[in-house]
Amino acid sequence: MRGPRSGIASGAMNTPVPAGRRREAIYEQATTVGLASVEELSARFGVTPSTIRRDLASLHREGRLARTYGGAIPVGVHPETSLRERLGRAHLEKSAIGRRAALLVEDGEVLMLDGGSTVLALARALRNRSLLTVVSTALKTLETLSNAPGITVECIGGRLRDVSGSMVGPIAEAALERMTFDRVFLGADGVDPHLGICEAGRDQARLKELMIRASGEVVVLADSSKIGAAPFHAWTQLGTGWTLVTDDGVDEAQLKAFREQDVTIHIAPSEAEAEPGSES
Amino acid sequence: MRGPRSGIASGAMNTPVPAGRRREAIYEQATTVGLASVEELSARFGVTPSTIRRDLASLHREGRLARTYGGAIPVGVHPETSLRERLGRAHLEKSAIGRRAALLVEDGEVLMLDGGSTVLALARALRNRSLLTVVSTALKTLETLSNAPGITVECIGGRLRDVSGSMVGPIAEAALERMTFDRVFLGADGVDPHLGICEAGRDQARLKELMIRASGEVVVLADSSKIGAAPFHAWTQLGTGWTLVTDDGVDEAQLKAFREQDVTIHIAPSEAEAEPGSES
DNA sequence: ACTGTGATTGCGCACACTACGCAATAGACT
DNA sequence: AGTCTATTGCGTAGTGTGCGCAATCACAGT
Repeated sequence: MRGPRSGIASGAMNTPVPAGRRREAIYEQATTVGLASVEELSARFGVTPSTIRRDLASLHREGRLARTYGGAIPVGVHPETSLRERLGRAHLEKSAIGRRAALLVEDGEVLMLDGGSTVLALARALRNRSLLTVVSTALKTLETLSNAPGITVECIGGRLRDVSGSMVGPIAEAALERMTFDRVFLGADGVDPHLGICEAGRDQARLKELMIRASGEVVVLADSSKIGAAPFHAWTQLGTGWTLVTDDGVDEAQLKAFREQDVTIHIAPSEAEAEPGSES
Repeated sequence: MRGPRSGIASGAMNTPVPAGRRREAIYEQATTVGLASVEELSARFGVTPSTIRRDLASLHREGRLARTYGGAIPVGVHPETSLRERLGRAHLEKSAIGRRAALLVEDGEVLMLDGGSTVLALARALRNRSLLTVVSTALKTLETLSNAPGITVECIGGRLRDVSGSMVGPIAEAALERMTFDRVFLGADGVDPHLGICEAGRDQARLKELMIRASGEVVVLADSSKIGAAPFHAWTQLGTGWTLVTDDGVDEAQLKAFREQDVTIHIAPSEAEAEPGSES
């Protein structure tokens, strides 16, 4: 038939694609219509499915598209950021913590959900609840709850920190100053019984402070690796009388130190290996 | 008289059977770690790949997961049927309009981006720009620009309308009252040379009004199907002296009516031949 | 002007994944 | 108990995928 470089197909309506631009067009289509099939793309550009497959593989390698059986779809937002590592790291513990924390929430409450992957796990656990109002600073949390039928979702606004996908800054602070919550759920990069919770930036720490001030109850979600850790130096004081939800990887001495500060502790059961049908 | 095994609980299709729990666990894993392979799931639950495939197909039918070649991934942002239709409907025109509108933006500007799929196309076209500050009410727009290196992204806050993924309400209005922009880009469900732009809800219309008041220049993005349309009854007055970016499907009589109102009109070329791409 | 080098594309083949149908099993209601 | 339904495992046919190979075009150096 035709030689390998003759890309001219039927009729006048075709696109002389300089290779790389075709990939951009494929990416464009996938992200706009939400789907792109090999067959359809092959017909549209007048190239063989093999070439389309190569393009898709290239786009997939760059992490810009996700490969499906007959084509490709746009990938979420964060599949390979630093957030993904943190997500995959201890996701079982985080899920368990999220489920446990969801038990603290009663219908009709107005909640503040901080950023962080553990708090995101709580958001997932809340999706089927009803009559809740959830306010958050985290893009991913808003997204997760945006189509939950029984939940009113509000966003606090502010400047978007691209690494964490959460909002900080004066807009956020101004909005917080005119709201109150039944409960706030805070994430943390480190938790200390005396110092409180540790965060990467001063502005985030300040925001947490405002959240605490506006909330009736303070709940900190942190897996056991965060207990006693201090990776950064911006701290938010919690005082006494707050609640900690964590997994069962914390030793008793540490727990005792928290209890002495009048901290209520909930341990999320780890059902990692207790899945049904484990026998082969 | 309960049904055999299906409709037990009210509302939520809860599944007390091991099969249902397995599907939930699969969904859980896919959404937390971001990926789930047939092989791995098969090993984890001690069932055959066939069963896992059926689970994945079921989850895919419900729109909760996206199927990939060897497994499944979480679906990005739930593409609502309404939004998805609108996205797929005239995506070529919308992309062209977005690219054309991006030419109006100069480095260093502070922009306000409204909701809607056409404005989202502009956001995509702005991703590679630098020194921009973009403020938006639309979740999808924030998400699109959140990892763009040269762009500072700010969110306006407010109550999240789940259908459109944009924020409205008093928080949004309060935040808007203390900001100004070089330019605002507005979407619309209908555009009229005298009435202005048409929106589904009164609160959205009010928000647009505030955006306009805070902006030096007003640009409306609307594909030709929106020109002269009036699907709803909440209008935002634009007065004279604004800019319309649309595609080449508008007839001259309509364009004339806009020009008489001192509207600057930019027609996006139907075929996209744009920037030089040096892609390997 | 010619030619060497690299990039891109089409094609064929072996393999993996998928879809579908059939039969066996377990649980629940009459 | 009896029966019905959902669920599961397995086999087969079909389709998509990855990879190597050869042909062609673009570009640059001598």
